[in-house]
Amino acid sequence: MKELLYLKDDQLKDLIEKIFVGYRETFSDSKKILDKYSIGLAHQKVIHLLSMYEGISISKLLAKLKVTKQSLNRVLKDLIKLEIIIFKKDEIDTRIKHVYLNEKGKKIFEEIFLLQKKRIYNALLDSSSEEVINFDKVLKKIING
Amino acid sequence: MKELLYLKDDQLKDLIEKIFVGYRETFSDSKKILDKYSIGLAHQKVIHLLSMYEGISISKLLAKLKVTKQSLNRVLKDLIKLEIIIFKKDEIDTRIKHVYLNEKGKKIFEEIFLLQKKRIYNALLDSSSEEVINFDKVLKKIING
DNA sequence: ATTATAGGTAAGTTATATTGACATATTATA
DNA sequence: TATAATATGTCAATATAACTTACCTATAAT
Repeated sequence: MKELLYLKDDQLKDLIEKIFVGYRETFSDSKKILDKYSIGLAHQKVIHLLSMYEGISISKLLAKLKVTKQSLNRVLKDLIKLEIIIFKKDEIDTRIKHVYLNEKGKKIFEEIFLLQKKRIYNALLDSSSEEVINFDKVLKKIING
Repeated sequence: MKELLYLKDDQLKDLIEKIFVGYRETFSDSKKILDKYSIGLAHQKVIHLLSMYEGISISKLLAKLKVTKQSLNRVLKDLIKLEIIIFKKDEIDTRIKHVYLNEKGKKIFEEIFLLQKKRIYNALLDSSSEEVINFDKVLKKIING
């Protein structure tokens, strides 16, 4: 049987450290823009998801973020104050609230994303198609644990 | 010129979400053990680094964690109370303090790591050598910005 | 002698999240 | 129709991890 070096504890530890650093750096590049609007990491994540999933419901947002209602509501209230999100009731099931970024919200997202994506963009640009595809594949497997 | 689909904004957004989820899941599997010892994520990170870099100095720990001295000191004090770390002065430059996990500390790390590594281990086991190597390569590029 | 480095500490504050309890409106189901 | 389940909101208290500002000692380097 083949020795799989990357399954050894030292390599796993190394990978775990890299996952931590990769996350931290990916979410810190845009800090200046967040400061400009007096928001933080939690707001950035919500804005990011709203940009990806337009009209997402509260409960789906909660499931993606894995935080409590109370936590999410604090953030949403800040975004309402900033006047960058709007709500629309579901036409069939009026209990459901759909959340959207408005025009101002989309602009602020673009400001944040412009800084944030650079790191990822450059890393992918510097990689082959296969490397990128495999990165995505393994990351998916880690997530789906 | 080739169309690089994965350099488009939608794909970059998707990858950023995955980086976030991958990090969160990787650092949440071991929560039960952390609770058992009444410590948190910040402690887990320090213990992880101490396990990787035996005898690391305070300033190098700070550089790796990118937190303030005050933040790190709170965590180290907890680890001292738990009786799982020891310090040794550098023999040449006595200003420098080297930090080590003691035997109890190493055991607690192994408890944490046993749960934490499963997710990564299984993902890598389910991947080809090339996929794993490419995952690591791209992650490195993301980190080195 | 002066400056730089390594580390520590105190007080106050902020960001993000939690638990637990309770409330309302709406929809689904027995 | 009565009851249960779902989607959402809110209050109060607490926890965790971080921050800023400021100041301190000890040691090493210039």
